[in-house]
Amino acid sequence: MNSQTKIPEHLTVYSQLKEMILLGRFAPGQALTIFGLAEEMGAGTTPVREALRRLTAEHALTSLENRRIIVPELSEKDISDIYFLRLIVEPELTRQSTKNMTDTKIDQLRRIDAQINEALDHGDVVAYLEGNNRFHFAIYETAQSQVLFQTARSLWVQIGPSLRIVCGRYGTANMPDKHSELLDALSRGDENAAAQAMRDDLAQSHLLISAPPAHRI
Amino acid sequence: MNSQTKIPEHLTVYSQLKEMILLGRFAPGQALTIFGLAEEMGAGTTPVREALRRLTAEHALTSLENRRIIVPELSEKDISDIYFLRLIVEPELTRQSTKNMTDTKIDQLRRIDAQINEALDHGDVVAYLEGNNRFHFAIYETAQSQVLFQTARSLWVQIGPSLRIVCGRYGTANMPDKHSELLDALSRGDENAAAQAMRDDLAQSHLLISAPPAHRI
DNA sequence: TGAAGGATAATTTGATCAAAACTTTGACAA
DNA sequence: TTGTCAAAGTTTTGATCAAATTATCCTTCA
Repeated sequence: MNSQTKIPEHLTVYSQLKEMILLGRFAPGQALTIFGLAEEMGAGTTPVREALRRLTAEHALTSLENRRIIVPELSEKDISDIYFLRLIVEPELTRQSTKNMTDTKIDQLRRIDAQINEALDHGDVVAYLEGNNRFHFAIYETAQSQVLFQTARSLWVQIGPSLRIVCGRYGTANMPDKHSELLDALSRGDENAAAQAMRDDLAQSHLLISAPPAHRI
Repeated sequence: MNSQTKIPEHLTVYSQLKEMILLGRFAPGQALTIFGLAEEMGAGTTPVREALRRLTAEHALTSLENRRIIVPELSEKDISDIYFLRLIVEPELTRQSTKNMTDTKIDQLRRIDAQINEALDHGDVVAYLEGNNRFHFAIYETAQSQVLFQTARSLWVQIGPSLRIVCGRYGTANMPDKHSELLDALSRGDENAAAQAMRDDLAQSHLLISAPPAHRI
């Protein structure tokens, strides 16, 4: 009788926290306490503790020597290294996904893309970030590559808080969108064009996040 | 009064387990229980539990749906993806390390290399693995790149158990060793040659690990 | 005013325990 | 022999608590 009857609470807490980090609900540098989160989320301290430990291991959070856990503040070097990797990993995932692409999947992607455009029109930052995340990982999961998928996930959680800041700063006007080119290439089954479109999308995102802050006093 | 007076136990347990996994003390597929490890290591169950959770997050261990934790068995696809990444990340770390290379560091690397050669002569698999690990990461830490360093660490822990199997199968005769070329390039400050030597080293390792098992019944 | 020192509060850490969930074992029937 | 079911034995999970550690605040003194 082996079935998954119940999902352990530390997993649900983990998922919730990860989602919040990914969508930038926490500011970079903000400190998180076990007790505070447990109260806020209506969970026990033990599951929260384990979830924090896991997120720290994934570099979604940083554990200071003071035993204090904070949302990491990325340096310029960190960001350039993250994009160095993203520009390798995510186009490759896109390339591999092309082989497994189905009409059903393409339709699903088009629907998500429509939602993204709607969010952009309304200037809804959170909806944009959420849609963009779903769009990319709907492609990546199709590649069926454990290792690359996990790496991409890790990079996204690390960049999440900073990306949120950028969006808040510039609004949704200049958001990268090579999604139409990407969808065309995917539906044609052209893996090189798909990978290139992904590279373009990432390059735009990199420019945005590396741009100097608008008005730093 | 902020100083690091005492190291938490879950960290030491984590380090010990990671070391054991890296050197292949556990076979791929082997199950690990919290209680068993706690007894074996003379630690409490709480620190062991947290260490396992962290190692699982780093993909050094795999958490089955049964809640059972095992040492992962890598598929061919996993291995090729890991080497795809290694061939990007580790040469780049080597390249970046060239800028920060000092004579002291070079000497240290030469000493480690001598120990590796001694281990190879004696057919000492564990000493070889340990030396090789120290050699590579002594280079990588010099690069001062958080993100790439962490990625390399993660990839090594994942490949560890499989590498151990390969070494046990073929002995230490055919182990990759482009270390002299690497050391020469590093001491000349030739970053391209250094990165290339690292690529060659990894390519050899990849060949070895992808080779068909000798006599599978 | 401002720095040093210490008391107090908040937080993390690790142990322990009960409950839940899973695996295994063995009995019994087809 | 094969398959099913239930009971027993492990193992994980989450709550709780005491001890250790760190942060914060308040007083005192120059």
